[in-house]
Amino acid sequence: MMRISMKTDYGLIALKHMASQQGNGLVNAKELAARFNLPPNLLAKILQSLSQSGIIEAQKGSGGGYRMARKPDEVSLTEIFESIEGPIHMIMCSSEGGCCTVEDSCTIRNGLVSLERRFAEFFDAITLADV
Amino acid sequence: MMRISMKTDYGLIALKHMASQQGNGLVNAKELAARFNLPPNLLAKILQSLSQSGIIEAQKGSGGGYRMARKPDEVSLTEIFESIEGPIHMIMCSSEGGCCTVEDSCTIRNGLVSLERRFAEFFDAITLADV
DNA sequence: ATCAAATCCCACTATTGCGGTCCGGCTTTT
DNA sequence: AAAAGCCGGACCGCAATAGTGGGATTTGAT
Repeated sequence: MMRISMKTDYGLIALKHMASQQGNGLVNAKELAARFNLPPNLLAKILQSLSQSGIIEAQKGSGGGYRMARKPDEVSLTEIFESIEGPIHMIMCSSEGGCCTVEDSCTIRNGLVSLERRFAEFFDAITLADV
Repeated sequence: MMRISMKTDYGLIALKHMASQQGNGLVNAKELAARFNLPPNLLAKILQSLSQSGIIEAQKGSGGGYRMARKPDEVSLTEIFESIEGPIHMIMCSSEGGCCTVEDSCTIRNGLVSLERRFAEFFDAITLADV
């Protein structure tokens, strides 16, 4: 169905909130989950992913939390998606190896690969600030 | 992961083949499946979907098969996707009713709805002939 | 008229991915 | 030392997807 996953949805909500109180405010996961009524454990994992990607940064220990690592207009949707959902691939064939059963008789690969490129450019051009 | 499903993949392969021998050639499902090494029953179902949407037309009975109902440059990717995978919705909230648990506190809906519109325009602009 | 070929339609199974939870370990602050 | 928070993996249930099967119906050919 080609839709954004709920995890990404939650991630965007959290990111928007952090971006709004930009500057210095640390926000911890539990607080964030309570504020928007999101499943706490799940949100925690999402924030960890975003932290690993360098989109947000974590302050460990008591009194810690998360804050934006970059400005909202410096974070593309592609980065957010790939951070939470893994690499974006419209087609399974794009990664070599297994591919599909069609293999060499697959007549549409070339077309899809170029489509995927245009698709990636589409999301690269959109930043968090646009949402 | 935001990927095209295998069914859509198979559908595109079949469509491309039909478009290539455009004009009159009827192609039946079994033959097509054998040629590209696809699961026959599944491909049959996909072709049925495409037929119902008016993208291809079916000739029933002995010696029957499928052929393009329109020219390749008159079929958008959106049509093909929605025919095979159902309505495209990047976000679950877009359809009223259930929505998410966040509901009124959902701060990103507006941004996502407009994103979805741009997304739809992206696929509307691409036709089968482009692939 | 009858038979065979082929589409069509509905129901069924199985596997994968996703939403969500839980727990133990590590780090920092108080 | 203890509490608060992040980190990381293991785990489960449900829903969607991939794929199968059989029967009904339509059509063309003999």
